[in-house]
Amino acid sequence: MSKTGLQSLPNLTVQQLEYLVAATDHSTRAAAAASLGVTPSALTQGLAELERRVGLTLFERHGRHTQLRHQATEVLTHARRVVAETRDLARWAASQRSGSAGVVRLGTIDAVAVQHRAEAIRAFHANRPEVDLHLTVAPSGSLLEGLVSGDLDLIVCVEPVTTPEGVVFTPCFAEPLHVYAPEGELRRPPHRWGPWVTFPAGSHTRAVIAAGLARAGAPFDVVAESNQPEVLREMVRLGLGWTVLPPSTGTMSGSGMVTARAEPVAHRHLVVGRREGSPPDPAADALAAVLIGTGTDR
Amino acid sequence: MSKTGLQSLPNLTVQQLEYLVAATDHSTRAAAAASLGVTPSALTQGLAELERRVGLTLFERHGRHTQLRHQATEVLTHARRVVAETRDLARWAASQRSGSAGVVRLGTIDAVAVQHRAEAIRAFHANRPEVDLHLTVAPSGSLLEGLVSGDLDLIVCVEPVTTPEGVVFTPCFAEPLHVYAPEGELRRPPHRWGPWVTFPAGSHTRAVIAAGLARAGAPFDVVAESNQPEVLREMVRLGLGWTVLPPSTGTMSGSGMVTARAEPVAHRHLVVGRREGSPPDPAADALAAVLIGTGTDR
DNA sequence: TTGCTAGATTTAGAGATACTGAATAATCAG
DNA sequence: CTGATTATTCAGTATCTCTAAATCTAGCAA
Repeated sequence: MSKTGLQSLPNLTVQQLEYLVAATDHSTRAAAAASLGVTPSALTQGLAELERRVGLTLFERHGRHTQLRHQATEVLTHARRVVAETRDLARWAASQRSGSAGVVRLGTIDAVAVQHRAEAIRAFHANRPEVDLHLTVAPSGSLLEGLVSGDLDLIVCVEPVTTPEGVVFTPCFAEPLHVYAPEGELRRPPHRWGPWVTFPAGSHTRAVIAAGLARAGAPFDVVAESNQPEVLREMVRLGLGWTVLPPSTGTMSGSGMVTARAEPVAHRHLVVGRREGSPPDPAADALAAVLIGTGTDR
Repeated sequence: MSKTGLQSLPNLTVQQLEYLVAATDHSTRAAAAASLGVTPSALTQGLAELERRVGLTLFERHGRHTQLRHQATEVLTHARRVVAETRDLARWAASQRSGSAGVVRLGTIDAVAVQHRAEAIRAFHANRPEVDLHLTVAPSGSLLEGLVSGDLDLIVCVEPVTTPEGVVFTPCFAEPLHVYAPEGELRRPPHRWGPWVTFPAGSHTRAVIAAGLARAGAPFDVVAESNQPEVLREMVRLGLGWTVLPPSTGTMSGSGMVTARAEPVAHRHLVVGRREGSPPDPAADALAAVLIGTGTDR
């Protein structure tokens, strides 16, 4: 709730506190003013304003040189502390601005993190040790949710059929999807393909697959589901059904399944997603460039 | 004129940091603005100015309610710290202003601290535990030096013949000075008094004594000196010579010396001294009032 | 769709604030 | 006493920051 303003705080400025520190660190005010790049007049007026706001007389004039009042030491230590903290903050902000530091929360689907962009991510991590990189691997739908909710700054996912509000996508690359049948199954025309083991309902890749199979004239009856390509592959080997997968996921490494056709039945489009109108974030920008392939980091 | 800000600190104001804290502590900006007693417009503009000065975007607009960016937590903790420290400083300054706290460096001659104003000083110390009272006991000359040099805030000393520059005196009380002779010495007319043991050259009291003896027609040849009345008393008892002392310093307690005459030969005037044009210092003012006798502490 | 409401922002102008440069005052050395 | 150095005051301008009113936006209801 509201804290009843006893009396509002004095509106001290960092500059005034800097004046105080400089005035005590130099023997003359002219020197202090010069060190700050202002005229002695500005220093005098600024210190007078500081005294007015604190409500205490801080200086005592002994002839030509004014000296700190005994009371002022308390104010001085406050000033030194705030000035130092502000300097730290300014440095931190500068590093944030330049992208040499910061936090980037990246989300990708498994294939991107493990296969396609593993090297890019590793290189970014190595080249920018000051950037705190958080990586989340999840299905495209979860990534999108995380992006719009603010839990993620940057995602690489499968392009959905409808672009959700508040998100902008940049194309990254396209990945072919091939039809795989259990070993020993005969070549058949598409209308006799299946049944299928594939990604769960809601999966972006599954939507792409469904569209591709429909285009090819194949039915799409699903008998088993999993988000993990490895699990789907095993199911095919066990003869549970057919599947559609990108060739990258080690599908051809072992035996147990064969491609039903040489040409891919569809392509899934991998995209980099950002929040629309998100303020500039140099670290995230750099990572996005690397992921898209336009940026050579460092 | 370009605000070059080259390496110069961002001129953050306490008010802007307050805005940031209030904006994060309230769900809507309208509420935050109300809690600060300003219009929402002022809050918006102030926060925009803060972002500009820090050089980072701190807020992200999600529809109607803006929320803190992940990066802003660092700035927020800075803001909370500075606001809290400034609040502490303001409280401290208020107590300084009211005189309920502070440091007072008091200097007095021995008789004042031990005799005449011992109770007043003790009561002040007891009634104002928050006031840090430093007491220095020294001869009047040293006290004056300490006052003008700024080492002391307030002194009680013997009024000098010439008031030094930059000091203002307030009469406190007058103390009679009596002539004491070694026991057994016969009553004599003043022109045969002495020889004398008294305060060292430069002592204010000695100047008063010298003037008083001259007025009485007595010679003033000094054979021994000490700043300590007790030492002078002992010297008289040993028969080294005569002395002039206030009766307060226990002169009559033991035997060994007698008053040469009933009437005092002079009076020394005790005064309270302050630096001229010194800024208001409530704690010192209160102590001065107590010492003069016009102020009943509390 | 349309309009309505509440919150947030933008805009315009008044008042406060902070700076520069010139004039003034005060101090110290010779 | 004079001159040099330093600090302050003063006047004028530029900037900043506020209020009030207008505008914009999102959420909501008809």
